[in-house]
Amino acid sequence: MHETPPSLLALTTYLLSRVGKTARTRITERLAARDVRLWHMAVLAALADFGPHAQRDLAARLTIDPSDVVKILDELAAAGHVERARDPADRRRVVVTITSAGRTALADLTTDASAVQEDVLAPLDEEERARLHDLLLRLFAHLHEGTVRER
Amino acid sequence: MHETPPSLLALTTYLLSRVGKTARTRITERLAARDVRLWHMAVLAALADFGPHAQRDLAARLTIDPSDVVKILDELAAAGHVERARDPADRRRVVVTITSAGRTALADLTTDASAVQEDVLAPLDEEERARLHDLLLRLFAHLHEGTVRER
DNA sequence: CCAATTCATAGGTGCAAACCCATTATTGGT
DNA sequence: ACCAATAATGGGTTTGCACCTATGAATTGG
Repeated sequence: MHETPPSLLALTTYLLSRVGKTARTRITERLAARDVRLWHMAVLAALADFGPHAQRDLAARLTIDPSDVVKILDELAAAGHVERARDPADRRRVVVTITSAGRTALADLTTDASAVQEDVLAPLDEEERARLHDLLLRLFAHLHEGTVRER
Repeated sequence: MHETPPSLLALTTYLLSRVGKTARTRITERLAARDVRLWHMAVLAALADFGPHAQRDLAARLTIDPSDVVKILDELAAAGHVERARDPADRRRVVVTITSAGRTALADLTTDASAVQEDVLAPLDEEERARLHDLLLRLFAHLHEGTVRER
């Protein structure tokens, strides 16, 4: 009695946006339980994966406004998850480093994210999940050119 | 120099939310050129697919707040895309019907959406698109139980 | 060595989505 | 005939997100 219109279900982009949105929502909710937003996790991941960054590089990497980076780092620093230090070579810059507490936190967040993922992808078997991941990865690379390392 | 952190790319839900978001953004932009938002299209699609609705049923079908339905219909009616009429059987209800102008508009919107889809899915061939669609449809059905007709 | 540029920071703006509440008209049950 | 529930509507709130501007400190290029 309240099915979604077939005209919409026929659009892959509609499905993408709906499914993507609820995925995002669920992760967000989960992270909120730890007083963390998606950007916090993204920053921690960037620092863990690529090492210390100047704030301006973090902004560039994550395609986020530099002034917003400041706010996120304020919170991460307050939680003891990152450390800020003036770059002695260029004292305008602030080099941000993830702390070991930050790495622990990131691991927890990743665990949470995986749990959510388990829920979201429940109906798919392993092979299908792999296929979906591959397809999405290619779309992501296409849509955000330059933000994915090409092999 | 500004690649996305692999830790994030490894999460299917992350890809889902990012790709979904840009898909949504692009459709939204395209529709905005016609002074239309996604909900307008969804309402038109529901009316075209399932026939006239009482407003309350529209709200239930689209999982949207009834008071927001009012606002959307105000705009659709102003554009001549829908007609409102008191239900003689129950004069509390207002039955909403799509007009022929509305159907034409919906066709245009669908064309727009398909064009966007062509862009977004560009890197995939026909078979891959079909597979992606199928996977997403199953996820959608799982996440929004009761909103998809089971075959 | 001065001027233009860069970086971090603080503060504020605009927008859209999703809710929430109160009011009015109408109905159905008893 | 009355009362509780339901429909549409108008109005407003909140929240998250992206974006923009100004300022001070530091650097670099000509």
